[in-house]
Amino acid sequence: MTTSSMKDVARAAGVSVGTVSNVLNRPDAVAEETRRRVLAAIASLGYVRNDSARQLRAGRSRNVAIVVLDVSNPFFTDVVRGAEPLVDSAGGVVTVCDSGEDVRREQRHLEILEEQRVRGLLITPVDDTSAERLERLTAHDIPVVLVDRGAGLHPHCSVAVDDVHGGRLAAAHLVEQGHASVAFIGGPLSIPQVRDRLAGCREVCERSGTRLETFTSVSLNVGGGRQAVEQMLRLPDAPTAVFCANDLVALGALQGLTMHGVKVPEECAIVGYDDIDFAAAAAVPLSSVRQPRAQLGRTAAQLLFEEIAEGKGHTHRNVVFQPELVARASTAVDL
Amino acid sequence: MTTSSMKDVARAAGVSVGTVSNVLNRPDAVAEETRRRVLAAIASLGYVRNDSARQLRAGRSRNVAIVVLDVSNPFFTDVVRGAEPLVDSAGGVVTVCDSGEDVRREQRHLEILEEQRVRGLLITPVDDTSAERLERLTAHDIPVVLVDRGAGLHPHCSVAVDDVHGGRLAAAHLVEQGHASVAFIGGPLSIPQVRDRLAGCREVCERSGTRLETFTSVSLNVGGGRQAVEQMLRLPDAPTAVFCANDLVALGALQGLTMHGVKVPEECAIVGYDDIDFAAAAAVPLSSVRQPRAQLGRTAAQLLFEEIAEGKGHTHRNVVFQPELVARASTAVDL
DNA sequence: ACCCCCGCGTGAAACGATTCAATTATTCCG
DNA sequence: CGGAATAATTGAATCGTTTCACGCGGGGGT
Repeated sequence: MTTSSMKDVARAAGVSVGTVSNVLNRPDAVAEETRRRVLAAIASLGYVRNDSARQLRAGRSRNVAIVVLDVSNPFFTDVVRGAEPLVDSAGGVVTVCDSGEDVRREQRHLEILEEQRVRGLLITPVDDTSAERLERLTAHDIPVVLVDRGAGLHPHCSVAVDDVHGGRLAAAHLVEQGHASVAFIGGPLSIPQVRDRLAGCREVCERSGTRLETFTSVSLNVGGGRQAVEQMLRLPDAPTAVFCANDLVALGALQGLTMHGVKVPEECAIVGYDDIDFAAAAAVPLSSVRQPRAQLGRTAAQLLFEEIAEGKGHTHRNVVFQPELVARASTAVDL
Repeated sequence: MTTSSMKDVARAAGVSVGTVSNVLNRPDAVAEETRRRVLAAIASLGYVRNDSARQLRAGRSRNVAIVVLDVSNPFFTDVVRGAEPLVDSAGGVVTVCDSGEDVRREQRHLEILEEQRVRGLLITPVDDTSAERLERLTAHDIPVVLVDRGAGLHPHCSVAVDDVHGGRLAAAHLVEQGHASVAFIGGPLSIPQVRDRLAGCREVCERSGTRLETFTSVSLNVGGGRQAVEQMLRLPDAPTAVFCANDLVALGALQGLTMHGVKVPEECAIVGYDDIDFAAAAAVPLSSVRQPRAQLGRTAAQLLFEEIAEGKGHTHRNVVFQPELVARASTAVDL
């Protein structure tokens, strides 16, 4: 009634458990007639394999986890969707974990995932402090691939987009349109991506003698953007252009500006980052720095499986993609 | 080096495995000094509990799964975020699965989840045919709570929003604004929510003598909406208002109309469904039927834990929320 | 006739934690 | 000071698989 085990199946089919296991795992090692009987027993008992027992024996699970900064950010769901098919066809299952940009939550997830002996881990770390926690996994033979973050000195494969360059693209675009002062909105600065995008932006601003103000948002989402822009508007001479660390923040900034009657792009231009699908559909279609989202996920999964396959003799690879500026109405100087 | 087990810890600390287990699970049953020694051994060996073994013994895992139709739809991520804190504080972990509106993928997930002996399941079923597959889980003592779907005759708790009424609200709003013909865009019709929203819409249209055309989209996303609207525009006298089965479709419809130079709302009004955050931020802010997304998730998790706690003597509850129309520019007749 | 191999099956030993009855050491009380 | 209650620890059984060395009977080759 409740749950039946292999033993029950074996009894019902009049064979040993070893044979039942064989029916499930190497069907051709067992005679036609026997197999039939066993399968019938399985069906009639409603037997379902117990994965815990399997995993215990195997020493590891078939799950691959992906830890993202924010599941409700379409950027990350696109990355996940990029990775899924690969994991899937490798017979794995994807577990999505949301760290919510919070180191403690990230840490908790890592602990649980390690207890679960996941087969591998794709992660966008919250922080630079995540590194040592990740090495612990690596030391325990759980391959880790960094997503949207270069590996630097750390012993992992990684898939990243050149964020410094992305920052440059955004800033250059704004400077080119004649803006004499630019605001950067994003935060917290502990997030590496934010720092890099800012760095690229700063580089261009300094070189071109453009004033740069930075406004730190609490979080990389719509609320954060709205709030930071409020702060900006309190300034006597607010910048005429903002570069936001991601599209959610940009959308929030757009809302904030509109609420205060500031016209976009006429009185204030906006560039976002990620080019999520919603960016193009926004009230004022957003210019944005595009990242190959799905490909990021796909490649990450690929690197993970390579590492799994190659085992000990594996050398880490760090793949870097180049971002691309997509100009839309939110920075259109004419029309 | 690789992975150490309780036995290793026990040896290192000079105690039995039973004691190590006690240190982990009922610390006060073990003497101060011993505990210290064991903890030291754990730390120095880098010991990590093996969850498979735990689960095997316990007979079930501590994971709660949630199966959604589309992870990249913010509606669902909001539902997930609503459920997460509760599961979390109950010591569980959430596994998010994406069925992609596909029965076979859903089925695959269910099989895997059952093998994993998840503690419980929140699911938005793809289809009416999902029902019997779900009863299998219930029969195996895995509580199931239906999300965004009434339970009807099925032996589950459920959390739903009155979709028929939502359909009525949308249609009534459009009719009230004087539209003489309305298009419904959504699909596939095998998805119950789509059918219900259409039913409510149809009811109001018939009562008010409004012409109703329905356009079936392949999928409930932006692409589906864009495509369906193309089809609509080929009609000699296309409707002057569309009601979309969700906001993604509505956003797609908006894009499609704009691309064909149809002005929204002047030449064609749009009402969406879900009121995701992006709806308000769209090129033309979308009128939409709001659902209490986070609360849906929260309540679902609550029901699940009630069922787990009450065990055999549990009676199923079916909670229904009422949707609410949010009118924005996409249906604004004046201004 | 002998041996070996092959195809099918068997049974028991892992895997790593939890649990509980049994054991030993300690303290308390009359 | 004996005996009982209390505290701390042990060891073995158990969960459900997978795996592997081994048995057994029947051909085929020489």
